Order: sequence, then structure tokens, then C-alpha cells
Amino acid sequence: MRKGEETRTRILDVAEAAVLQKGFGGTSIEELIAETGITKSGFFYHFRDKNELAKALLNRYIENDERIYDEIFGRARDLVDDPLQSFLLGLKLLSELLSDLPNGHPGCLVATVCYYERLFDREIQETNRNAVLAWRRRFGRMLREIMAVYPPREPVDVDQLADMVSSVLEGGIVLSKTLKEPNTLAEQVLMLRTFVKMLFLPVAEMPRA
Amino acid sequence: MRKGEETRTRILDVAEAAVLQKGFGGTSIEELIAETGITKSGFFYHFRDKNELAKALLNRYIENDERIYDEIFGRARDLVDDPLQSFLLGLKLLSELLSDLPNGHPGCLVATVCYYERLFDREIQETNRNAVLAWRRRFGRMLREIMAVYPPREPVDVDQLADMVSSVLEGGIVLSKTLKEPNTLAEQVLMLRTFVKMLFLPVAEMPRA
DNA sequence: TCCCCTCCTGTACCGGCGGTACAGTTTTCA
DNA sequence: TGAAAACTGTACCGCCGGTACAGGAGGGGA
Repeated sequence: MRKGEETRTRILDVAEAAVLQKGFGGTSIEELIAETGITKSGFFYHFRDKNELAKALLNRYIENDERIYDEIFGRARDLVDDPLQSFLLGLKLLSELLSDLPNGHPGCLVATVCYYERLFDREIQETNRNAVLAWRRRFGRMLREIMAVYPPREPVDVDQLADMVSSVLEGGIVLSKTLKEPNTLAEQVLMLRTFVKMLFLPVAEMPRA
Repeated sequence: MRKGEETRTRILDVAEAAVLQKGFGGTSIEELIAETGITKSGFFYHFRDKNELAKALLNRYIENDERIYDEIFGRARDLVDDPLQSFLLGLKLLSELLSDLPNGHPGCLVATVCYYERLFDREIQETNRNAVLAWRRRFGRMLREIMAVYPPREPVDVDQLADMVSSVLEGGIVLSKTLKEPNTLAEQVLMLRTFVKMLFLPVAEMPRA
């Protein structure tokens, strides 16, 4: 049981890196087995077909993603009491984490799946959809706490604002990868932070001169 | 010359729709020739290989994209003198255009290429990079005009703010497609508009009661 | 009218890949 | 030590990207 899990994980590791660079259609099973040093039969022992691999890959990615957000915003919550300051700190920590990635963000599997949708079954599409909805709920929850204390300077829909976090992350990844500027993603998160700050923080000071 | 261009365009039309739904790796040449009613030899008469098709596809997409932005923000410029109000109107018009798309936004080729990078040659990657840089310059130009009149409420880097427009668009497309909620993209653009408004517009009124 | 160029069609072929089938072997752990 | 788990090896299928090349329809200019 133990050994099997290890091999499975190794396949998933190799597959994830490949898929994020070349998409699902561009990643061949043959190259995966070559890199993991397993045989074709061995691969199909673990995954019935490519769709099954995609399913496992996506689920693992989403779980890991959730864990990272839990940790970052959980830490921010522990350090600061105020919901707004805590959220702003969370975005700061997230931005730091992203700018510490040595080769930039490798890409988001949710986006990859989104741009390959037609070749996946309904289950994967639903999983992907639910992942995005989970982001909406997560950030929405925090934003609602903020709104209970700070009235927004402009009228905004909470869900749409929560989606903005996801948008900037997904879009920032695309920009960062395309430009080959690893730091762009981190900067975009800080830009979003500025937006949130401005939206909720009471006018602090008068413009000088 | 006329007939050839027409066939070429038909291939590109079919290919674009397919690629946006299934990615490059997931789109087979055989299905393209089946749908356009051309033979395999006919296809390879127009495009040397898949890479050549991708190149043509991407260039056409980028040109069309630029034309749309030229038109929208050009119209906004004609209607309103003030650079800030003009930009805000442009975002409004863009949001309306996006929410009028019957089946939602079909997807962005730049993002598709970004998530398939490793299987393309340097030329395509450079083209893609330049497209994103062109967005940065485009929105940067408008934002600089705004900043010459309106001091931003918070210190922001112009290029990063310009990138925010691209981020929200790219991210909004991913969200919209994944959620199968066509309107999410338009809402995200309006959210961005709120941000820009808040950043540059002087405090308009006191919060009531 | 003839010829040439553009724009294709038809046919045959290659190797890689996803996937299947299944028999046999090694490794692990209770 | 024995059964289950975790593989290997081999053979095969059909689709796909790509190559090669011969030939043909149709229009436009000399």
C-alpha cells in the first residue's frame, strides 16, 4: 500500500509539471512514464486513462491550493484581530509567498482545465467549477466580516469582489508566465490589496498641498 | 488569390473556436479539415504545420483584439474629453460589449498559448509576450494621461495598474468560462472600473448617516 | 487560344501516441 | 509463508501529425 502511493505521487508530480507547461493535450503518457521510470502497464495500473489522471491531478491541486490559503489567511487571522487588517496582511503574505517562488508561479491547473474543457467529462468540469465557487465562498466570508465593521466607500457586491481576488490571481499568473516576469503576479496581488484598502479604510489623511 | 484567402480564413475560424475549447494539443488537424470540408493536402497547402497555424491564429487574434480596444476606447475618447471619465466610459462600454456576447467570452488565445508554451517555438512566445506588453502600453498611456490631471489617492505604479486591466480580463475570462456564468467577466470589468474611479476621483460626498 | 499560376484533391506512407489485453513476475506486509 | 499489491513485457489496434508527390480544375494575362 505504501509503495503504491509513492509511485502514484511521483507520476502526479511529473504530470502536474508537464501539464502546466504544455496543457493536457500536449502532455503524452509516454513522456510521463519515461520521466518517472515506470512502464506503460505500470501507469495504467494506477490510472485507468488520461481522464482519470486529470481527475486525480485536479483534486490534488485543489486540495493543496486550499491548504495554502488556509495556512496564509489563518496565520494572518492569528496575528491580527481586525478583519480588514487581517485580510490585508493575508494578501501581503500571499504576495510574498508568490514572489519567493524561484521560477515564478508554475501555472494554475484550474485555468488549464478551463481551456481544455471540451475533452473532459462533466465530473471534472464540475470539480473545477466547485473549486472556483470555493474561492468565492472563502474570500466572500472574509469580506463579509470586513463589511460588518467597515462600510465600503463604493457600493460593491460581495461575491463579485471575492471573485476579483480569483480573477487577479488567475490573470496575474497568465501575465507573469507570458511576460516571463515572475514578479508581476506578486505585484498584481499587492495592487488588489491597494484596492481593498482603499475601498474599506476610512479616509486617512487629506491630500497634501 | 481571393479564393485562397477565403479558405484560409475559414480554416482559421474553425481552428480558433476549437483551440479555445480544447487547447492546441487537444485540437486535431483531422477534425479541422473535416469541419471546413477541405482535404488534408489542402490544409497543408495553407499551413506548413500546426505551429504555422498557431502563428497565424495568434496574430489574427491579437490584431482583432487591438482593433476592438482601439474602437471602444477611441469612441470613449470622442464622447468625453476628460481622460479619467473617458477611461471609465471605455471600461463601461467594454463591460457592455462583453455582457452582450451570447455564449459568454469564448476564451483568450494569449492565455491558451501561455498554457501551451513549451510546445511552441520562440517566435510564438515572443509574439504572445509582445501582445501583453502592448496591452501594458495601451492602458499605461491612458492612465498616464489621467495621472497628469488626477493625483492618485494611493501611490501606484502605472505599469502595474495597466497590467491590472489585463489581469482582470484574463482572470475574468477563466472564471466566467469555468463557472459557466457569462456575466461574471462583465462584472469583473465593472469592479475594476470601481477601483479606477476610487483611485483617481476626488472624494465626492460624505458617507451618509 | 494557350499556358501558367493558384488552389486545391488523392493516395500512400511513416512513426508516435492513447489505449487494450493479458500473462507473468517481484515486492510488501500481515 | 502466502496472498495481495505493485508492477513488467509483449503484442496489438486505430487515430493523428506530418511527408511526399502526382495530378487536376479554374481563372487571368500574353
